[in-house]
Amino acid sequence: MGYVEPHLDERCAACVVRDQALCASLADDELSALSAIGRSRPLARGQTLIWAGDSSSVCANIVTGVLKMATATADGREQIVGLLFPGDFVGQPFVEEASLTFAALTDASLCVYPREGFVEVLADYPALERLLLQRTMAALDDARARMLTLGRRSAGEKVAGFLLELGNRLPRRPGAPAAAGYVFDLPLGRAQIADVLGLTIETVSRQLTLLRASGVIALSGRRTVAIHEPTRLKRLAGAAGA
Amino acid sequence: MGYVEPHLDERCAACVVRDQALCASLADDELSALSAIGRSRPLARGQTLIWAGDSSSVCANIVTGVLKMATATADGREQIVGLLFPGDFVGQPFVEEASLTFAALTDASLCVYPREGFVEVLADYPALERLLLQRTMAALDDARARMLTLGRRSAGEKVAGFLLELGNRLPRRPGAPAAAGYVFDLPLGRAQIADVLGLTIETVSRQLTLLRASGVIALSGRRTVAIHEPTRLKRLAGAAGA
DNA sequence: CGGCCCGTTGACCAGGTTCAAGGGTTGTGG
DNA sequence: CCACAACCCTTGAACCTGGTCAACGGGCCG
Repeated sequence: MGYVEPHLDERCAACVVRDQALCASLADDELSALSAIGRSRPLARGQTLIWAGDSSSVCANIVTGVLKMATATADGREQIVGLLFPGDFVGQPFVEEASLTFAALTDASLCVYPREGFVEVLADYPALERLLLQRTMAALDDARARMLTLGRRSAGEKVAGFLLELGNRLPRRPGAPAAAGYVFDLPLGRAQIADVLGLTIETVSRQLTLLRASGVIALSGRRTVAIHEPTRLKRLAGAAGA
Repeated sequence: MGYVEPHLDERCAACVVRDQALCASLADDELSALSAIGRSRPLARGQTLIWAGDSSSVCANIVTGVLKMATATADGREQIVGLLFPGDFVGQPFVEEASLTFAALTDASLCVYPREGFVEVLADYPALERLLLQRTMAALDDARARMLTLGRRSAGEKVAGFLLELGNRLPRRPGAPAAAGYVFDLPLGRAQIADVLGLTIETVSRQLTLLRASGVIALSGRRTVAIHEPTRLKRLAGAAGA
């Protein structure tokens, strides 16, 4: 949108996720096909990239930040069906009308491609398509694991597992003493955690204060979590979350 | 397992799902690469093709019958994460150790490929890989829709939506009067329906008798369902299941 | 025909939701 | 730098959906 790129190869050369994102499947000199149709785009916390129901016109790689994927029932109940981190692929390349809403949970930067152009490039680079297939299958396994959580785990297990999962995928909070265990900042508020786990905001809050009261974790501010007893937390999660 | 094929091309020529399964992406003369490594295999109701935790050594296409995909928690609670119908692809080609159990809900026949061989053929036929990618993405959309159901819908909505979904994918019961509405046989028992929907067997049973009592459906025998008022059923499902 | 399994129904219980009110944090403007 | 307002989170109490435990009945198969 009136955003002018400095120079394409420059952007890729400096890219933080050059070899975590799908781009990792392409040699330096093959990257031009992708970068030719890509534009970098910032996305502020709270902004939506794609609305469910709109024509899904773009795909993207995440460079920095965290996004959510969400659906909702006709009467407005929301379910977050996945979180996306740097290096993850965003969008539904083969779908005309998006079935999911993609929005930023933190300030983020993306590398965005027009959907149709992306599909064409895909056809020209088998390694790219192969990697996307593998990632998609991994995403499917992840979705199915989450179905188990939604359908069969208790509120306590859900929250414990969620904290472990985030702790593994998120960078440690800068400047936290190592002895405090895993310390990180939640990219989601309580309401969004509830939407991930199929609970209400109150239940999430209560489970967190239970965990804090039992000394397994510590909470400071609204968003900072320290996992003091990972072993106990794993037991509470039903040995699921990591 | 000591099972001798009559003649490869013969098998494909007579195949009921020749152009619903992945094979649809291949021309007649390309099929040989797949059929060369494939073996047809019957699977009796209740039999398991792949156990979660075992090395996942095969993939398959379903020719006839219905399979389930399931996971379980460490302490044995089960969640069925998907049903598979004729033409659907079975297995986790890029995974060494299966994370799901695949088992037959009805007598079934499959076309089975060794996992590694299948991956190799995939690399040689771009159209095959492309179609598998599209199917996998569709499966992902399906899984995410089901996450919404598991996380955010009530027992009544779950059961109503489930019946609608089955009604759309299952053949009508042979010899049923058209005036009776959609009539079909459930391929699952109550316990398995409960495992699909994240409920208990008792809740499923109660919801079904509620639907019957209100005249929306009729039940006869243990497995036959007739949908008498599809419109009302859709409203009860939250306009989700079809 | 008889036994077994599966499904149904009932009574009770509990986890989680709902409704409501009361603090803390955060970010903003003076 | 502090004060203030908005928002988010926490906590409490009552309610309700769905789970649990238990007994019964009916269909299906041998």
